[in-house]
Amino acid sequence: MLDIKFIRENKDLVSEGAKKKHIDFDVNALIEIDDKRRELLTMIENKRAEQNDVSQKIVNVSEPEEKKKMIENMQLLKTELQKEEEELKTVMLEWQKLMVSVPNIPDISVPEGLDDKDNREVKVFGEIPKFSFTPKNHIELMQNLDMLDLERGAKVSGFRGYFLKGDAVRLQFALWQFVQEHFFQKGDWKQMIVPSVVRREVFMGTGYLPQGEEDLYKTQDGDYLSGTAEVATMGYFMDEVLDIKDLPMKVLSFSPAYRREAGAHGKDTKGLIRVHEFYKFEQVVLCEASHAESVKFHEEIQRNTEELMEALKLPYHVVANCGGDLGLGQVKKYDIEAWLPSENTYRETGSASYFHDFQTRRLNIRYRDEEGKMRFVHSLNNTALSGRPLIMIIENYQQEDGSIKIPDVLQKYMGGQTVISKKS
RNA sequence: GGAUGGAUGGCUGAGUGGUCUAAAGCAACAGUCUUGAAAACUGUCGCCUGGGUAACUGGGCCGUGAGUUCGAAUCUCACUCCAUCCGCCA
Repeated sequence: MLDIKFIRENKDLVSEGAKKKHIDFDVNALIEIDDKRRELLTMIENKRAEQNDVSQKIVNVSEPEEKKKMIENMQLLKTELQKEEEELKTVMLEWQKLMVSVPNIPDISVPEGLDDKDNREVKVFGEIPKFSFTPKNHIELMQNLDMLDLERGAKVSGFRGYFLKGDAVRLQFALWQFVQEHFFQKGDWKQMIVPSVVRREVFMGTGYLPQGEEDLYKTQDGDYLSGTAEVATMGYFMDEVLDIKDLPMKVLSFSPAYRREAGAHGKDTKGLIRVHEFYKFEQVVLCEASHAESVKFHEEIQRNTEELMEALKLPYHVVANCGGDLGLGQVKKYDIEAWLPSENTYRETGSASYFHDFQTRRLNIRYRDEEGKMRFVHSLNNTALSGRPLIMIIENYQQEDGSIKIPDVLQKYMGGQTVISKKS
């Protein structure tokens, strides 16, 4: 959500921002409604002032006739007041509906464009592997090594269901330990394992609702399953006032992630690229309300993820997402995409974005600045490691005989094992 | 599922229809004292919002929403959340 005062003062900026994101939003309609809201509010406040004033005087009037007359006048005033309040309520409903759909303004450095085809490559790391044989995809590799069971996954869990088995489990846990240790070594990251069942309020606050309802699983109690630990981590700080000494607040959160993939029925139907349920480490940062701080930490959390990929020696590139590929609240976003040999292309493994105070205004997360003024903190998040890098490791590290080398940095978490090969 | 209690500013917490314009304490900020710091003392100090260059000033906010009343933190109703106990499950 943006500040209505800011919207009024910068309506062209807001309008152009929406256009850049290819979101249809009529700023003038909002301002028109806001004019009406202000006009009503002034009328109501004047009547309330009179009511407060007279009510206080009534106490001291001893003359019964005079007192009676004053009360009668106040009854009349009250009727008018109630009528205007009713009117205001109607206006407010429309006002709120528009307010939650105002898109945040994309940064000037965000490329123009409609969808992910227009994203701009900003960094490339590593050599794309050249195989002296035809590389297999992760499904074949994993099934041959008894690391994956999709048939039983479908039997038990349904479409996109899967079981990870054997060395896949060991490799996956090695990855989690590696990530956890990497962030622990930085010293200034707090770690949490956070809930995935989260109340509606928090989804509203983080901007996943009201838009995006069909992408979420819902419980019969009206709660939702979150697709990222970002939601619960932000919710942790909801309605709280942070001490400026605790900023920046850096949190590495782990949780299961659930995604309905409602709009992606035909996409990536095989294997582990697109699944309904996976685990993920997420970085969340809350910082002081300055654009420069947001940019600084955006680069930092992006770099953190790159460090992980580099340590794992996975070829990747980074794209700056274009306007049309940004969410409602995002100011700027980088996607990190790792090389997937079987598709001969880069596939997304993580996404780093910052929001200014778009989320924290809704969630009411504040701090007191140097001057003692209450301000909304800025929020950012980035994937640290999702479920996908496991797939990239398996495909990039495959050898001609179908065995898979284990990345150097993971070997110590697997008892010194260097390769995954067929058990005799 | 049943029973009981609760929700007040950054925090703790008083407040049962009209000086509540929300006590008090803590924290914070400024000052005095001090070589410096602490302590002590003095003063300032809730949040949101309208108007005004400013001094200042209007309105709202005591979990949320309705209601009673000339007037509600306070009375009534509904809801949400939290805590404790019992039951159920593990």
